[in-house]
Amino acid sequence: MKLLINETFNIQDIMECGQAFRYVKLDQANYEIIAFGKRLRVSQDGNEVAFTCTEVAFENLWEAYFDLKVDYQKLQKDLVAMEPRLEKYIDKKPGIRILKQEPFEMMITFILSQNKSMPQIMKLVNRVAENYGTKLEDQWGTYHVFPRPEQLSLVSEEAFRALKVGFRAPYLVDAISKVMDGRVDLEQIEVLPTDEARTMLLQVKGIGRKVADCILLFAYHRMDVFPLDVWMKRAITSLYFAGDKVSDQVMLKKAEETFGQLSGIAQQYIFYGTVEGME
DNA sequence: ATCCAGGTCTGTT
DNA sequence: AACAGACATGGA
Repeated sequence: MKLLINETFNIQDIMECGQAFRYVKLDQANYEIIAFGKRLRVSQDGNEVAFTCTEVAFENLWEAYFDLKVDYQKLQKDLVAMEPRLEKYIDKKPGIRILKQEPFEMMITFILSQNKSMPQIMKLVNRVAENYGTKLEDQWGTYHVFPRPEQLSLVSEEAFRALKVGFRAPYLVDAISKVMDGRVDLEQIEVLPTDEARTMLLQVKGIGRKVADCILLFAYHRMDVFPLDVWMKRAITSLYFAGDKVSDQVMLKKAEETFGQLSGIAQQYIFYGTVEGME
């Protein structure tokens, strides 16, 4: 199906701004995405975006996945009012949207992300999916969906190490076990206040504040979180503390004061506009 | 070869 | 509460 949309949708920027890991770039305006057990192709020609799915599937799934109910023009305007210096980042990449991705996949993905570069994260995530995810077939051939918790619960720490996840192997095992027995309830997190949801995620060995906030932002669409990675630390200290070193707590407080309920998307505009090699 | 990567854990001060 | 190393692996 096709859709007409404004400049707040750019498929290249949406996919490549650092939130998605299971996609294939076919060309600059044509992406293949695996999510929610399906494979979708999206091609964009200016304001016209074509999705290889039915209207029903679009309304049931992809509309929410691409966050199309949210008015990003208003959101951008509100952000600039909060912090005028954000305008240059927004103008650079106005087509970013925060995807609503699967919680379990985001949890595993961001555990794997620590101390890895973007291309390496993608390799690890795809390796996990190709080894343990259900194999399906569609018009373009076979593909692997991201494995469910039950599927990964059968994987040993040694088997994860064989996939070259390194020291993250025991972290994965701990996370999967806690999801399986409900100590981390991914459905309940959906309805918990952000701080309680974060506390639940932090029970997992290998999930710290930054990874927890990435899960909350990219799976649960919690716009009030601000994943504080090395890039954000540089940006915040530069913008607000004249480059001086301050504690994480102080940086997070400043981000919260400045961006409030729009912290998550603010973070993403800054991230994509700041990270080297992400043009 | 050495350093670093969308961090976190485990000690020490 | 703040700081240092360790941690696996691969790419520059």
